[in-house]
Amino acid sequence: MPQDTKFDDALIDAFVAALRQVPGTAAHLAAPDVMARPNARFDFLVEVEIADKPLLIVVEAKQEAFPRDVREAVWQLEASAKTLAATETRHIQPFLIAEAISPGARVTLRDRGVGYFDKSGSLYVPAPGAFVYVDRPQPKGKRRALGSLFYGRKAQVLMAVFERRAEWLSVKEVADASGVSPPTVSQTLTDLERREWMETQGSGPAKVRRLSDARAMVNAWVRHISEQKPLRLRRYYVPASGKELVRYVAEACQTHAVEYAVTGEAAAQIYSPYLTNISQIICRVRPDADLQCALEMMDARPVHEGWNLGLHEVKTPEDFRNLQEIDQIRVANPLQVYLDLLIQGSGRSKDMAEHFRHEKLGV
DNA sequence: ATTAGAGGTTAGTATTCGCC
DNA sequence: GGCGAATACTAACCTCTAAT
Repeated sequence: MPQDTKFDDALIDAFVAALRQVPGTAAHLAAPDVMARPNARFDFLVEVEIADKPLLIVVEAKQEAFPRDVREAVWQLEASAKTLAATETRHIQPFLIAEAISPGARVTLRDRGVGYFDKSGSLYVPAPGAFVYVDRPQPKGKRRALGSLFYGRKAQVLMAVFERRAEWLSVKEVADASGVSPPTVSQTLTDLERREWMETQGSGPAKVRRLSDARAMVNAWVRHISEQKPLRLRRYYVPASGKELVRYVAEACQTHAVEYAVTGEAAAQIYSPYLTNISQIICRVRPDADLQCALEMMDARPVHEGWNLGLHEVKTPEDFRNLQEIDQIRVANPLQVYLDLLIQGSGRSKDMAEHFRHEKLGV
């Protein structure tokens, strides 16, 4: 049954307009009496003529479409198409339209021969004799929505889940481990499920989940990182080098109770020796008054060129929650280190990142 | 079979953040 | 500095398990 919500109206209008843009095509939303089909559950019917061939498009509308949503929709659509076919002579083409369709969902739809359209203007029409394929990146607003998993609290949840990826975890456990409230954890994990990176067992209070596709999650994170601007670093020169420099920084921070975590190349080096010599170290730090004292203690001078200490300021204390202390040096967790290596973006860091991923993350 | 309690999810709200 | 949007929390609600 068609739902006359404002949201659906705007979306379906945009869809019909997009079809009309295709050369040699006429399209209009079917009249209410045409759409009134008992026993068929769909959102809209669109009557189309492409290259003089009549076509009936059966549409399922969604807000967001991830692979899991798509599979349900495809099942629904195929059932509807079958019902319609009993009384139709025209070719029936199932279609999914949404505000945003994730890349994985698009692949599934193409595989199943289901057409799709989203607000970015992506359009895929697999009808016989009239193949249309326009692929556009996700719309700006929604890209944030889809990518927002990798910001703030949710990112912390992902870190925690990744850290314990072999285990079956409850919401409560993840909340405790990450310092994020149970509702936010719940929402984040549900999101991971929709993307099929997590699997679920049980229900209610007995519900547990496990990261089933860590590789896909990390890949998506990397893709997200590549769209981000490189880290803004405060650069300093400290009169020391190599291991001595790392120790120097660690001591100064420890003395003045500055929260810090070594990341990037120096951290990768600590976890998994790769390069013989690290000339620059990067730390995540909490910017507070004591930081200045710590910098003075290690004789750090702000510089533009020739820096050997880069500071990345992090506001939230929870960011320092799951770091590891190795040899009295606080090191960011491995996933964070990997991501920081990538965001630095230099050729050497990238090589190191791949080595590190293989050796230490194992995904 | 009933109920208490623990945990998960949803809805609404306050705060923060970015942009103009 | 003001506005709007995004974000994460509190509170309320729902679901399931297990104990009596």
